[in-house]
Amino acid sequence: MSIATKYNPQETEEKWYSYWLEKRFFHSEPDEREPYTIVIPPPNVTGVLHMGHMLNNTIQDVLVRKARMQGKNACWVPGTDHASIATEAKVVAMLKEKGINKKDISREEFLKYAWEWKEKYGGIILEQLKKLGASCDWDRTRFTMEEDLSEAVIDSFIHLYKKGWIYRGVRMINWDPAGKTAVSDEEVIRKEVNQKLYYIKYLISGTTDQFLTIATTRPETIMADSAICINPNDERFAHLKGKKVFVPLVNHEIPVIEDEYVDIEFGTGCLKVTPAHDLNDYELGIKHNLPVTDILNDDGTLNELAVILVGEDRFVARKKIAKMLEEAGHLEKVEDYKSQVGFSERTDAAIEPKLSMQWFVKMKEMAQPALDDVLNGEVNLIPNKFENTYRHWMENVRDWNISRQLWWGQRIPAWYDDKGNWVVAKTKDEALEEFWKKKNLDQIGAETDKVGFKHQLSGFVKQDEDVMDTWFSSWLWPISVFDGFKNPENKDFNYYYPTNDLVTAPEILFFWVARMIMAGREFTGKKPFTNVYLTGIVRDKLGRKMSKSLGNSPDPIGLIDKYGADGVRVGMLMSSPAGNDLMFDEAYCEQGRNFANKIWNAFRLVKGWEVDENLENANQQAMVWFENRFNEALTDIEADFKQYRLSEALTTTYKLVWDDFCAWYLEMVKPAYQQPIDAATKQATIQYFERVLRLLHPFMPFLTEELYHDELFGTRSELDCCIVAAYPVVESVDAALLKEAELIKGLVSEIRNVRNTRQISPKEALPLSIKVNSEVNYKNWLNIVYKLANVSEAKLVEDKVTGAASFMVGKDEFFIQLSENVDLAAEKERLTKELEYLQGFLKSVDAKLGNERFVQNAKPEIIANERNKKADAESKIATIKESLAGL
RNA sequence: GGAAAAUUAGCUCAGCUGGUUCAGAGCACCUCGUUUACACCGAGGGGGUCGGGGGUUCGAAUCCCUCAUUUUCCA
Repeated sequence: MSIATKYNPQETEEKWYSYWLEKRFFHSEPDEREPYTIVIPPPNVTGVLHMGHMLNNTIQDVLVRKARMQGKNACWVPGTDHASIATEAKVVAMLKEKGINKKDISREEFLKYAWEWKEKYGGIILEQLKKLGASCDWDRTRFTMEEDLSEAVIDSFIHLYKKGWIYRGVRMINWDPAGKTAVSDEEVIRKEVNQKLYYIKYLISGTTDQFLTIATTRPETIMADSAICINPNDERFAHLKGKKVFVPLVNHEIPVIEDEYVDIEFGTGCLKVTPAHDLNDYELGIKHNLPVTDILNDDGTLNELAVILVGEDRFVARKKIAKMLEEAGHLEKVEDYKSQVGFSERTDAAIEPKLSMQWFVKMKEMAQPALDDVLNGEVNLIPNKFENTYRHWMENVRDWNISRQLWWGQRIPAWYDDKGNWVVAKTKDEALEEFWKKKNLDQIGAETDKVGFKHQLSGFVKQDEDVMDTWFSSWLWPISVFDGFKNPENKDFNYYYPTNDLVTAPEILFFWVARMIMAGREFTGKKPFTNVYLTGIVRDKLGRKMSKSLGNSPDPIGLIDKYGADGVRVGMLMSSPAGNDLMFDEAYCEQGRNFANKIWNAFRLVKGWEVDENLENANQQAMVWFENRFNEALTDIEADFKQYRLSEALTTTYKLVWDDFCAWYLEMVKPAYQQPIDAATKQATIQYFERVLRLLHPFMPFLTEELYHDELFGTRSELDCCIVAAYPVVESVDAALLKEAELIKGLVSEIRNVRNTRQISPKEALPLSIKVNSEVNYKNWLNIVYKLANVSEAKLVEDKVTGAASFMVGKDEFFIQLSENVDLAAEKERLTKELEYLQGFLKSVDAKLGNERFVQNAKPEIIANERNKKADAESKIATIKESLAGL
């Protein structure tokens, strides 16, 4: 045979992907068909493909391909997000290599470099997705920083501002001193850290030898202390009321204040209050009207206000000040202490609470409809266990800080004059107009005055330096990729939006999913999607999260090279039920590859069959059986898909193909070695094979497309491709026939077993006698039994055959006459064992039926079933007793 | 500290409305097999008192309580 015995994915993948692209199968335009839309969770433009993407995008591709084959107008929109912090960091690093410092160049120059970087290195990940077979509509590729999408971001800012849902305020924010930007609460990762608790003595004013002691983890911030706080109910410190104390080393005098906020039990019961560097202290400060001293620079070093250790990094300063305090006699003791510290998701720097003027989005109003959507089932979270977390977050949602102190991103459309007044406007010109309106609230100025005013002000007006959080772009993604912002009546938007399914990781349920629903409701009045499939996290087989630092993540492209894209896709889906983490093991990909090879070889078999037109169809029963079996499996597969149980759907498909089609059906019909086959059987088999290919295509697009085009299936027109072939549709299922087939399979297994336990060669044909006690029509199946179990003859008998190996399948008895004598003792033992088991079984059934309460309470069909069990067991017991007597 | 989820074979997981589709699948393991599509294969097999303990029920892997362990989210 000319075809290789092993499937070689490399040879087909590139070829078919190009062909699909060339014939524009991925491209979608609105038409009269039902749309099926997915927008990709836009990967970070700096990103490279990792295992999480592989899983996520395999799932999306399976859904899209299936929808496409089912006649829907499938549209999968790809793209990337601009990833402010990550990209800016990359660009800064690149500039540094060139010897350029960001500080030394203008915003415009920097952005020019950033775009260059993006064009050159950005979006590698999209190319990698092609290797996986992702059938995205690449013509629709979007990027969150492109003009239209940026405009949507600006417009939505202005919209919300006008509504009063965006405001500017001084807040304690999460400051990332490495990225030199604020980050949102969701971008802070809390970790338990071993720290030290420093006990520091403050001299009480008016004394020379009386001290109070506070406990702090951050001694380097004492210079920013505004007060010491005690609990008014704490009798230990009654004498301190109204006193003042001196901050050690710098000798600032600060008051002792009282507030029940202080936990008497914790530390010493005295709390140092540092409003600029702690959120709770800040609130205390407001309540007690304390001054705010910020002693830290943006990069985490101490500034002049600290007086001492100016210019030192906060962590260096901590060590140094501890020493200084000790030398000065102000350090009472140091204890080990564990506490939670926040770290920046992007830079891993310890987050510094910092007071800052920032822009915020009010969340409460928008959260409500988005919460309702999920609670009343407008939007389904899959699996629905995430509804709880979603609700909890939405009910306790905090305002969203969207300012980022970066250049790469959409600049906040706020404008300031030289006196600190500000307006929100899309362009500078509009800003000047706003300033004019503001100035002339109660008097209508002359047009000439206005021109002069604007001209004069123009030189002073400056736009806000900050850009918006990248998520403030992403939350518009399902709307903006279809230009639903600028042009809400456009054809695409009306057709594709709301989208159908979103596939993403639970980690960004709040970052992104919740906010998309909010944006959908606020800006379009509609939900952005109906189903949210939340994938698990891909872990290594030890259960650890895959990470660069652990080096435990395989290279996805390497995996594809090794196992083929189809193999990897199957491997990824094999054990990843929705929402469950996936313990990844290359063995899964190996299994996927083996599966591809199995199909390949089944194909080789069928392809090699020579037809003899004179032969009669000897396989009618096998054909009928397989058709029913196929439809039965397809019913399950469709049910699994409906519930988004993709791994189950794949498993069912896998078993149908490997077990039922290859191991049973093909074995049933295949002719003896080098013998021809009849035309009807070959024709039917080809047809089944094609149906199997269609069924498999969403999971294994490359292999199925390759085989689909073989001449075995006839000539194909240019556009007759598996990718757009009709997905099989469920036809009728004859349950009785399938049940009979299961008995026949059982029979075959038993015969093989007789052979195996007695070490009889498979080559030796055995004579079979059947004593039928049931309704099964064995005549229909005998040909199959002959073939699969290598039976020389099969006859129906009225009486038990003595001296033969015997067994039961269902109610019927089978005997195999062996050349050697049967081991009577062994046979007796086997039968006795079975008898004991059946008697025990019967006893338990009798116990149930004898229980009045069971008979009263159980459903009638359950009782009927128990009676059947009883009758079956009784007849079997009788048969076995007879056999034993006959030995 | 608060909340949620999980715990079933050596591993990864199914098991829906409590009841013969109830203890199951795939890997792994053991035995046999090179025979003819495939050793990336075929035939057969062993292996679990369903985390522990209580309860509800005629009946519990399944429902409830409790404890233990693990994970995640929130502070």
